[in-house]
Amino acid sequence: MRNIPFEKLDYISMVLKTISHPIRLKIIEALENKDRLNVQDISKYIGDHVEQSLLSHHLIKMKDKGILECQKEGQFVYYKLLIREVVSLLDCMEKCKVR
Amino acid sequence: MRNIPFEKLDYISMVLKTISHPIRLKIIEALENKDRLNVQDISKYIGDHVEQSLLSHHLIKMKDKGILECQKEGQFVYYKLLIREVVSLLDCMEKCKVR
DNA sequence: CTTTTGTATGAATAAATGAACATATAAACA
DNA sequence: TGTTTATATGTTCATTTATTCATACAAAAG
Repeated sequence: MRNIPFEKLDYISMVLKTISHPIRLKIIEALENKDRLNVQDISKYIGDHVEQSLLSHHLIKMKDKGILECQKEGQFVYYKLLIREVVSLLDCMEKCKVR
Repeated sequence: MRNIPFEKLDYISMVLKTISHPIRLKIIEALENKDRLNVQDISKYIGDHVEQSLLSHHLIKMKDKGILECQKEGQFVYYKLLIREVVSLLDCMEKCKVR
């Protein structure tokens, strides 16, 4: 029986909670095999049904929680996946049947 | 590039959201290598700092979302982990550093 | 029957979240 | 300089969430 300490459970649940949203999962999908992407590329990947400011809010939230990192270059802002473990999460979850 | 359909992203984020809580992760930990446990066993595993009704609320929520299943036997209620994939999630996440 | 035990339910509340909208800022360009 | 482009910020609102407390209920025990 593993016995994950509370501090770590808190951290894990924070990460899971932060990515538990369809748009955020899509952001992770967009970034998983790129080094980094700017907001427009992410926006194109996700589709135009997601408002600019909404996407921005999601990106910033994920950045604040340490899932993403961002680098400003001129007028563009590039985002990058910092916690690569979340990609394995997608691998795990992709296997399970939708009920 | 994988392209997980929206319906599946919704499902995955629902599952992640449902388990994104330290107490719920602990419940999963308790159940991962048992066929099933009753509420008292789960309660003992988690510790007595978690109120009876709070634990009950968490268990029922996880049941409603299809993560757990329950079987009533006499005065006891046994819970069982239905979506075993969440155990692999713990495996993935246990590896990442707490920041 | 009455009490105790195990678990669920419901209400109240506080806090967090997500969406939408308007506006701000800074860099690039005309 | 004035305008456009890329992105962030702040506000409001509705919804969801977690916690606590009190109470309900059914099964077992006395």
